[in-house]
Amino acid sequence: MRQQGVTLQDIANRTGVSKVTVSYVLNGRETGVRISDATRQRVMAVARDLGYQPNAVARALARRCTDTVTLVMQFPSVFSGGSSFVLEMMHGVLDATNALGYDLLLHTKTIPDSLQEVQALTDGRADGILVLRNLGDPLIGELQTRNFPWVSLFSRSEEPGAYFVDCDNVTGGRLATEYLISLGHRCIGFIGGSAASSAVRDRYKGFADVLLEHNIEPNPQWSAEIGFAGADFAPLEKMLKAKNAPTALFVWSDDVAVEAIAFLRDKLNLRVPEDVSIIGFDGSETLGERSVPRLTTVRQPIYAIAERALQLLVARIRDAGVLETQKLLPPELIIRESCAPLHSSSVSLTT
Amino acid sequence: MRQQGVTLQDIANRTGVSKVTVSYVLNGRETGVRISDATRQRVMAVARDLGYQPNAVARALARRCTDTVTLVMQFPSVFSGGSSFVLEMMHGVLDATNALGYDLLLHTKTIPDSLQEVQALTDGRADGILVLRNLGDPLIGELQTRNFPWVSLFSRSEEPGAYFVDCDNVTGGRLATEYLISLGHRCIGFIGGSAASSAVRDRYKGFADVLLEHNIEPNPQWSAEIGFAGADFAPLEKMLKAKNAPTALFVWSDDVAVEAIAFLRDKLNLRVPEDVSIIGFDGSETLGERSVPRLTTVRQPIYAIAERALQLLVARIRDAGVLETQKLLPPELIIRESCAPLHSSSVSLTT
DNA sequence: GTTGTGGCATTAACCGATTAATGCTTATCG
DNA sequence: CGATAAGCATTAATCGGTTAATGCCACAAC
Repeated sequence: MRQQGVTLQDIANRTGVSKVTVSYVLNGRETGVRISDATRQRVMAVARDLGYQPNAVARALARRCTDTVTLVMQFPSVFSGGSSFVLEMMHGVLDATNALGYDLLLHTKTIPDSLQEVQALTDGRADGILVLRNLGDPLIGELQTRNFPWVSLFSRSEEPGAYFVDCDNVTGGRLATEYLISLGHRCIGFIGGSAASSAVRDRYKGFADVLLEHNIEPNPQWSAEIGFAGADFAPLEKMLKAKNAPTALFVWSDDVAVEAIAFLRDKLNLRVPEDVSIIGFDGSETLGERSVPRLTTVRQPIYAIAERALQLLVARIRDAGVLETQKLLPPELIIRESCAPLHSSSVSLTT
Repeated sequence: MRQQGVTLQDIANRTGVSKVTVSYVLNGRETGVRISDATRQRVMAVARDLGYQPNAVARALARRCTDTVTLVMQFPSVFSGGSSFVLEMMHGVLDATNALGYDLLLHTKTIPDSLQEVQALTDGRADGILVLRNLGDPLIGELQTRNFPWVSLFSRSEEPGAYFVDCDNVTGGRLATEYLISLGHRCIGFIGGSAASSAVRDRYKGFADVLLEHNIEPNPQWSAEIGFAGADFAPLEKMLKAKNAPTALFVWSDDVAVEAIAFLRDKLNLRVPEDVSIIGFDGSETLGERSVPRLTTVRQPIYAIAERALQLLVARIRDAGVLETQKLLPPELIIRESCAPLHSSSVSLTT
C-alpha cells in the first residue's frame, strides 16, 4: 500500500511537544505564539530527519487556499493541430506560476451546462481561474456572480468589472493592413477565425478602419472564416478564383496563414508573394521562420500576455490593490518574405 | 470577500437531518447505512436548490485521494520551441484524464534536490505521477522507494519494477535506417538528442544494428548531438563539410530535422533530398507536412503512448490487477519527400 | 412480556493541518 | 509581597468532508 507521509503529530511525538507547537515552528509565524530557540531547533531537526512534508490537502483545507490556479480551455483539442500559440501561452503561464509559487491545474473537460461547469471549477481545488474562452462565455458570468477570482486571457470585454490581459488586436489589424497598403495593395482579403472571438473581431476592426481611412470600402466577398489550419479552405478558393480577387490576404493566425500558403501553391497554383501577398498574426517563430516563404506577420506577445494574466490573477486572489485590471499589450509587425509590393501587372479592380 | 460555498452542514440544517445523513444520501453508497426514500428525496431537493458542490479539498482529505494526477516535465521550456511533440502528448494525456474522471496538475518547476522534489510531488495533492524524464532520473528511484504510484512515458528502463509506456525506438531506428539503405545509402549520419535519453539510445541501437547487418561499420564521425531545434548546428556543418561526408541523415526528432533542412539549404547550400537525404522521427503532421520538402519520418504514436501511460497510471493507483506494466508501441515509417535514392554521382567512400 | 431484528438516522472519531484562546511559569515592578 | 506582564507551550475549535459504531423505534417472534 501507499506509504503514509510523516505528519505533524509524528514530529510532535518524537519531540515531546504538541503538534500545534510543531506547526508554529515550521510555519515560523511572527505573530502570536513564540517558541523558545531550544524547542525550535529540536523540532526542526526532527522534521528534517523524518523528511517531513506538510500535507498540501490538509493545509489547503485549513487555510482555505490551495496555492493552485486552474487554466480553463475550450477543449483538450486546443492541444492538437500543433499550434505553437498554445505552447507559448503555456510557457508564459508556467513560468509565472513557478515564479509566484503556484501550481497549475489544467481544465479541458467540456461541460455543456455552465452552472455545473462553474461548480466543478469552484470546488475548492484552485484559488483562481485563468479563462481562455471567447467573449460572452457564460462561465465568466457565473464566476463573476460567485465573486470567484478569474482573469481572462487573449480575450477582452467591454464590461467594467472584467479582468483581462490581451493583445491590442485593433492596432494589430491596423499594422497588418497599413503594411499591405504601403505595398500598394488595395484589394485585401480578410481570413478570420471564430466570429465569437473578440480578438478576431478587433483585428477586423483595425483592418476595416484602415481601409476606410484610405477610402477603400471593405468588400464582404473578400472576407471568410477559416477557424483552424485543418479546416475547410474552400472559402479561400472561392475568394481567389472570383474574377475580382484580392491581391493580398490578412489571415487571423499564423497557423492558418502557413496552411494558406501551401493551399495556394498546391491547389490554386498561386505563388506567395508573387501572385498573392499573405500576412499572418501571432508571430510564431518556428512556424513563420520555417515556412517557405518565411511568413510576414503581426506578432502578439503571447508569452508576456500569459505571464501578466497569471500575475494579475494572483494579485486578485491576494486581494492586493490591483490597479490595472484590464491590460492590452502592443503587437509588432514582423516583416519577412510573404508580402510583396503590388505588381503593376496585377489589376486592381477597386474604384 | 470570496463567497463561501454550500456545505453539507447547510443542507443538513435546511433539511433537519444530520450532515452525515446528507453525506450518505449524496454519495449513494449501497453499503452500510440505508436512508428512507422520503429523506433521500428531501435532501437531494435541497442540495439541488442550494447548488451544492462538495468541497474537493475536504473530500480529498477524508478519502485520502484527490482524483488528480501530476504530469512532471523537465522544465517549463519544454513548452517553448514550438515542439508539436509536447502538444500531442498533452492532448493524449488530457483526453485520458477527462475520460477517467481525473484532473491534471502540471509540474514544471526545477527542483535540483531530488529529495525535495519528490517531497513536493508527494504532498497529497495528486494520487499518482506521470514522469517525463530521462532514464535514471533520481526522481523515479525516490518515488519507487516511497511506493508512490508513477508511470514513466517516452522513456524505458531495464528495471523490472519500472512502469512505462514508450515507443519501440529500436524498431524505429531500424525502420529509418533500412529505408535509407533501401534507397542505396551506405554513408548515413546520425543526429541524436540527449545521450541520457533511452529513446535516443534505442534509436541509435536500431540504426547501428541495421548498418552492421549490412556490413557497414558505424562511423563515429557521422554521429552528432543536437538536442533541440534552437541548438548549435555546427556539428552538422562539420560532419557534412568533411571530405567523406554522409549522403543521408537520420535525425532523432522532426523539429531538429526540419531545422536541419533549413540549415543545409541556407548555410551549407545543400539541397534536400538531392544532395542529402534526411529522415526525421516523431511523425508530426504539421511540421512534416508543411516543411519544404515534406519530411520523411518515423512516426511514433505520441497520442496513444500518452493516453496509455495515463491509463496505466490510473490502474496502478486503483491497484487494479495490472498486467502489462511495461509497454512499447510500434512506430511506423512515413514516406514523404525528404529522402531520395542515392545518386550515382554521389561518391560512397565506405569500404 | 421480554427478546430479537430490521430499518433509519444519529453520534463519535478521524483525515492533517491552522489559528484563537487559554494556562502555567517565571521575571519585573511598584 | 501581591499584581502584572512576558515567555512558552498547551488545549480547544475549525476547515468540510468520510466512515465506523451506536441508538432508537416499531414490529414480529417466542
